[in-house]
Amino acid sequence: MAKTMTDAAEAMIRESGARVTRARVEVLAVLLKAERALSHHDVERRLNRSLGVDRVTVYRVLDWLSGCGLAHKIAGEDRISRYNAAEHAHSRAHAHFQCGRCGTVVCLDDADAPTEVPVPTGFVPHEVVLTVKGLCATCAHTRTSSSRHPPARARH
Amino acid sequence: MAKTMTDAAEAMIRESGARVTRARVEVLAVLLKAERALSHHDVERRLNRSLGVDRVTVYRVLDWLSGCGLAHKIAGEDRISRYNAAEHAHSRAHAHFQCGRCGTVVCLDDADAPTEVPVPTGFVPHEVVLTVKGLCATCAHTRTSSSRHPPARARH
DNA sequence: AAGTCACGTGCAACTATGTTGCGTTAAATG
DNA sequence: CATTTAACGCAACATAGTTGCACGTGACTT
Repeated sequence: MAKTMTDAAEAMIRESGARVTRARVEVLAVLLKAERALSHHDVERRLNRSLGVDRVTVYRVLDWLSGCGLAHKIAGEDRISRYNAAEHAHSRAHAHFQCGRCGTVVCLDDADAPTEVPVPTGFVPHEVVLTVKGLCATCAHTRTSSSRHPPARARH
Repeated sequence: MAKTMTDAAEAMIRESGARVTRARVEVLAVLLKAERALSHHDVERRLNRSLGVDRVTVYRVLDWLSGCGLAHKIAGEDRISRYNAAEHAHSRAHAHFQCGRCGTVVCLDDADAPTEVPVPTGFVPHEVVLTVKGLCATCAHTRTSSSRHPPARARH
């Protein structure tokens, strides 16, 4: 399974025509394995430590992946960017759920956004994203079952 | 005109039941006068300097305004939060345009998001936002008419 | 297989937005 | 006017992300 994802990542990068490096392959593999959007921090934690990939390199790889369309960058309410492997978000008009408490972002595959939206004169639309804000299952549960002062910024 | 907005701001804050302070009135007046969402930086620049309102106070006022519903906070792609006076964004399902180059955010009053979107089990939706990403009129224009290396982070 | 060269990487220092603690000021109330 | 307490100003801090530069390495040529 893990091997497969690494291979898949390598193939995707090779197909893009750019250089195939360990950092790129490993980061993309991490994104492919994830079932939700990952922050830079998440990616770092999930990377095999023995590889010794630098913090900055992870930033640059994530940037490159989103730049060349292999990943999708999502700006969170919490000022943290999260990334999905492009597979999960291929459409030009898709939907996300964002938890307002822990920041978790998941793709909503069943929903889709209107593809045509009227914009002011001169504006050039590229992409339409439908964002549903609220509480994820974990946060909604701990919220109701326990305290009125929730531990903000939990990260599960 | 300016006087009117200040008065309107004062009335809105008074009606909220909280303390009416100069900082709150002035910041809300600035938001009411704006025709697009403003960042903290934008607000500071537009505030009458003679008032001597502190940086941190502006942050706290913006936070308070969005907390009590008098303003609406929008997380930008560029890690900058922008704020609209609530008037402009009253609906629970509304739409924004975000420029991917300069970060400008404007409300799209003509468009609206679907109010009902299917979410995973246990998730609790609060709000739905439709975000159109692309280039604003200014950026789209300078992009086509001039250089291939656009001055990123322009702020107009 | 060795050589070349540009692209990618590691490291350190830096930037910018936003936050916190704490003593002081000033709005609201009587 | 006196009292109370929320809001303010200041300084120091926190954190996500960026930049400059020297060095290493992937891909391509010979």
